[in-house]
Amino acid sequence: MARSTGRMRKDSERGSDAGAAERRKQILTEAGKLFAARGFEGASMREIAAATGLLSGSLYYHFASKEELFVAVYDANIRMVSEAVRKAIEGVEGAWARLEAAAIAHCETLLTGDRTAVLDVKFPPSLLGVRPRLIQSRDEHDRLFDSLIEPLDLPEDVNRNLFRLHVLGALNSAVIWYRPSSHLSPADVARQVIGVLRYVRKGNTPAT
Amino acid sequence: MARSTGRMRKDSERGSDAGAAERRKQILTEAGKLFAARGFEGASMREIAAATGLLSGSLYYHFASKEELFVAVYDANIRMVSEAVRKAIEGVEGAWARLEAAAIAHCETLLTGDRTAVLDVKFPPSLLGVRPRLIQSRDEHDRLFDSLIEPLDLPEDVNRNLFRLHVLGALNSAVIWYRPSSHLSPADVARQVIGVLRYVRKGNTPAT
DNA sequence: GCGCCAGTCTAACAAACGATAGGTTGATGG
DNA sequence: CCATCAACCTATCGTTTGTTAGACTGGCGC
Repeated sequence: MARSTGRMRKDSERGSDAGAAERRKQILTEAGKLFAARGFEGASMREIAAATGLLSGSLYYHFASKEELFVAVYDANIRMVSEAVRKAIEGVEGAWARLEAAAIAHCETLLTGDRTAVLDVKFPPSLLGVRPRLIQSRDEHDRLFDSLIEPLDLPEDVNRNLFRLHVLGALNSAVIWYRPSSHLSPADVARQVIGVLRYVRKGNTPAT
Repeated sequence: MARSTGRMRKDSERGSDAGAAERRKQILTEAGKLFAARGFEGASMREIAAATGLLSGSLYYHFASKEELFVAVYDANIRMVSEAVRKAIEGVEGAWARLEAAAIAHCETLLTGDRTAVLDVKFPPSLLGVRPRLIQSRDEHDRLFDSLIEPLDLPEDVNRNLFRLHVLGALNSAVIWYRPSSHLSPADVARQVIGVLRYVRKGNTPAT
């Protein structure tokens, strides 16, 4: 009744109405926030719709189901982080410098704005049907980090696979405790994590 | 009708019936599994009750609400990990050896059995009322690790607070990807994480 | 053997959930 | 000016949610 209806194309993008793909992005953004804050089961379609300025039923015009919406959110978020990382390492020389640049981009994309990403989700059984697709998305990003870790001059006894999990685990854990109010920037967090790991090289010896 | 009713005290602890505090522990165990697998909102009281061999209403004899049950689970889990860590470092000499022993105990308690703990939870707003109590539980365990990190001979530019978050972040992230089927033991994971960080000492210099 | 009480079940409540079917709107292309 | 169609709303379905009130059961003290 008081809400806006129909659509509006060429001009006047202001206001609560938007184009077709525009709305999709809005929904993805708002759903991303809510999924990150409350988890898959915790966030309701009604909440997501309300956050976008819609009613619950209207979501099903853009996404077939809640599962499908989650997959789209997850995929978009991973793609966003991956792209930021790729851009950040462009032209950077030196294996450690490249890993640090990647970590900074990774952290910044995860922690800035209100688009807190959903990377570290332990997928609930309700998402079992789409689990393979979610894991595939994450895998692509993992392979990107693998390619950055491979050229490091790590000691022989260091398992590079576990090393990647170590790095990403430490970085991703920041989404739990990080508050923008702190005097720390997301880049600071990433720099400390990588800065500490820089000590792990062939020339050095571990403490006993 | 076919179910067991009433109680049973002194003898014959076998079967599905149990004493007062016994039941409480059963509920905590099963609820712990389900909360860990599905999150706070994802696990229903009926599921938890069924897993314990009860009906949903009966849970409210032992716990006042779902929130209260979660607090009890979370608290019990943290206390369990903390106690395991305290026992593991008993009599161990050397700052790094103590931290490694702690990390192993931490990982083993988190990853073994079916009692996957709920440590890295980003608390949903539904738990806002009890959030302070949850954070306090976690803080106690954090202080324990602080006391282990303090005596390390870390370089001056290493922030010990971020270092603790780094260590626990890397260790806790294992609950996401770790599968017991792997040839890796929980202790292996902990050893690799600490083994890598052992390179961070005053004598060494970071890679450029 | 009788009453008590811990512990569990039964049955139901209102609220919220994901999802669907069909109506309504307004810009657009002819 | 009319037909079309994307985009949204309305209303509702059946299910599941957390929670409660009250009935029941069986062992224990007296």
